[in-house]
Amino acid sequence: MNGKSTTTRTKLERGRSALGPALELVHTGRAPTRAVLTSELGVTRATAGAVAAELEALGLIKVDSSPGSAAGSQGRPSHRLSIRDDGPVTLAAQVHSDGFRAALVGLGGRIVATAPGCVTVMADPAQVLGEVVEAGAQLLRETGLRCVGAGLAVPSAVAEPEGTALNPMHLAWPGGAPVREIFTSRVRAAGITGPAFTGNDVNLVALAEHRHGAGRGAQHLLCVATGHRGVGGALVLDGRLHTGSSGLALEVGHLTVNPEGRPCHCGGRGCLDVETDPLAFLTAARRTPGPEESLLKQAGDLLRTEYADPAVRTAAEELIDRLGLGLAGLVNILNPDRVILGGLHRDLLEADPDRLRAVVADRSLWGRSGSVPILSCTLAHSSLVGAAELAWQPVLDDPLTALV
Amino acid sequence: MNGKSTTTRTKLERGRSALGPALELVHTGRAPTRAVLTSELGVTRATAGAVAAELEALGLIKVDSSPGSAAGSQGRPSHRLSIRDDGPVTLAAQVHSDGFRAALVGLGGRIVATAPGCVTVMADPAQVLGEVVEAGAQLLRETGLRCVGAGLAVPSAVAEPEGTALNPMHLAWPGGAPVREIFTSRVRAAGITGPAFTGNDVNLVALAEHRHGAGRGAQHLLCVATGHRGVGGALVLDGRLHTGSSGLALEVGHLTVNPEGRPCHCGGRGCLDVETDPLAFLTAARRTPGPEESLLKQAGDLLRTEYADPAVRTAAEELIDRLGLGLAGLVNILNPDRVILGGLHRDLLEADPDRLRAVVADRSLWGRSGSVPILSCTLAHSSLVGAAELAWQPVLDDPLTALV
DNA sequence: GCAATTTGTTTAGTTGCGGCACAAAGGCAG
DNA sequence: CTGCCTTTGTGCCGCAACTAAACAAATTGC
Repeated sequence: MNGKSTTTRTKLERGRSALGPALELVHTGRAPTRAVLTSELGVTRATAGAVAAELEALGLIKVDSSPGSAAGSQGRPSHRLSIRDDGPVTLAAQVHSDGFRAALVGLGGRIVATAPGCVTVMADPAQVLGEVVEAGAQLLRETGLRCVGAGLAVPSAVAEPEGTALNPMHLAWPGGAPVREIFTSRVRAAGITGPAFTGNDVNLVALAEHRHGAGRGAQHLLCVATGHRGVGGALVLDGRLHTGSSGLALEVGHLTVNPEGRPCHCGGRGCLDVETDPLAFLTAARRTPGPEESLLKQAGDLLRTEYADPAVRTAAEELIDRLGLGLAGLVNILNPDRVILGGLHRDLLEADPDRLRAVVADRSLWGRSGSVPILSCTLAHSSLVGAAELAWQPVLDDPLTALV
Repeated sequence: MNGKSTTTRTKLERGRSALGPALELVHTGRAPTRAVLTSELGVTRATAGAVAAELEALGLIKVDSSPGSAAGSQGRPSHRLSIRDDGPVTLAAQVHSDGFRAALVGLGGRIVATAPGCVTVMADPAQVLGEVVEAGAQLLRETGLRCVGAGLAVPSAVAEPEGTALNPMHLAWPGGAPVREIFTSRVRAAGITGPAFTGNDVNLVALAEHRHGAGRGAQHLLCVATGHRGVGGALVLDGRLHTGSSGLALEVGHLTVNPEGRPCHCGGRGCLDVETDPLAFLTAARRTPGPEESLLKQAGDLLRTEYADPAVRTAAEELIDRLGLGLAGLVNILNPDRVILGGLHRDLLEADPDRLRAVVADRSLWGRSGSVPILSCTLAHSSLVGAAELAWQPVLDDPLTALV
């Protein structure tokens, strides 16, 4: 401690306090014009103008005066706000059992560039993460864009604050692997600037859908999704991921949804995990499951193309009923104002939306909470976009500090 | 709209922005001195001094300079901060199946005066609330204290934003009774100033315990408690009650904890509600249940005095195992950093804490979340204190506005 | 009694933002 | 085309809440 510059600058570093909220409004598409920004922020036009000018000076947004055709209202047309195409990006990475992938993602959730990635995942997390980061670094070199951070989505619960992957069983990775530490060191080694983050994939899907997809505007968003095996959940509260006190919240796979069901490795019977995932569906429909990394596709294709087959239909209805029971339990506990489904659960919803909604309404305690909207996830690469959101968060919280 | 005074005063009305946080720190006992207040608020000594002086000028706190014996540290002793004994109070009211009660509660959760209340609850909510408010108004007349608001705890889920009691079945009240509206109008009719609030009793227990009891300092506090019948839950996140999007969160009574258990009115079997409440305990211990309004006391007494009886012990262990299963499910979903138990669950915890903790650790997914501390509720009249917290909240958020 | 330490107080300066007045840019009616 | 109305953007003033820095006060330890 030199005793001089430690306590100084607290206010200077904070910068204009409305800057972060303003950027978030543009980022999520809720502030198309400066006039809307003014009312959404609850500040005067003068302040909103200054904030927009500052975000423009930072190279994050564009302020287009007189874009020609405005809305039909009278009065002076408002300046339009939009994310700059050539602004900074974040590096987003994703690891699943069917491969890994890297992309550059700009503000607004726009995927600027994607690397082809790999379809096999090695057993050594350091090697996998090294390759995926290198793919992202290559994209950065090709595009010459500025990178302000990196985010990684993994199909495992991530314990906080350590950043270890607790159950990456579908990756053949060792349990408890320090994925955040590995990812961070690989990002540093690749010469990429900015902080690095790691999160559970379903959490990041929920975050992405909340900001840019089917979850926009929800205050209490519950997301439930399958991968190839197992079920994950996530909750976004007031725009922030709720990960619990140690990152393990919304581990919903072991809710009991079938008292007479098959045993689960958790010690119980009939858990959501083993009753509503793609393997459960294929088994119930009496099909031969293919390799693990294609279970989701196999189950989804079966559901979409052979729903007329009685065995398929019966299996689907069975899973829908079980899923509905699980969702009803979660609705009773969390009381969300919107539920979105991904993976096979999304396909089940679309196969028979009325049945699923009826089960949830019937088994959640009161009609009011039973009438919670249940929707499909809509984004194409939501876990990549969600990983990018992690990296964008410091910028959204305080653009001045995050961008130096 | 007169077009003149609508948008003005937004900043003036806000007042000194650190005032609310400072009062909350004193209120919850986390700022015993001005020096601590300075560091907790993260402001300069000058600001903390001004804030403390302003709270003193508002008549809320005392600033005692030189209280004689300070702590052993060297340097100039810091001024002590404390809640004023003769400061304003809130009116707290509570309705349970075994009676209702009114009290005056000061800052810091101190119960200033209590009205004896009544042990029978009539079927007409308007009449009950009228009587309990009148009892509180009488206390106010006797003490001459200033009242800044009123809060009511009811043993029912309270739907938001309507403020209706959805399932006050143990009160013989009609479902959907507009309790907030009735309570507010009775408070107004009694000439009591300030806003009126209504909440679920377990929620308010959790809030009170978080601020003044066993939940202090927890960031993610889960509270589970029984009354005479049924089980309720509550979650306090970052100091605020999580009531979900429509007030119905943490309706935990219908988690499945015994697949072969008795049928529940919800349509399932073996729900937490019917497997771990006082009636379930008395039945399992082969005792004759007394009248509904004494079930909790009967079960608690039995558990504490006759634990040596094999039937009692077996019943207790059965309930502990079921409760542990339910808690494990909640821990998996919510990942709290502390769990507190009330009602019979508290007694069960104290009868065999190791057994309960072992079940939760065993059935929650990872050791880390399994090691969540499970504690007993400690406050004497926590639902009254919690109801008072509701009424204090506007003052804690912005003392200047709330106190005019 | 004197230094060291910690806390309280005063003063000056910075700053984010509201309030206000005015300018700008469109629609609408004649 | 020309006013008039409506809505939005901008410059200027001032306030209020804070920080920073210097000084004063109260205690411990030597």
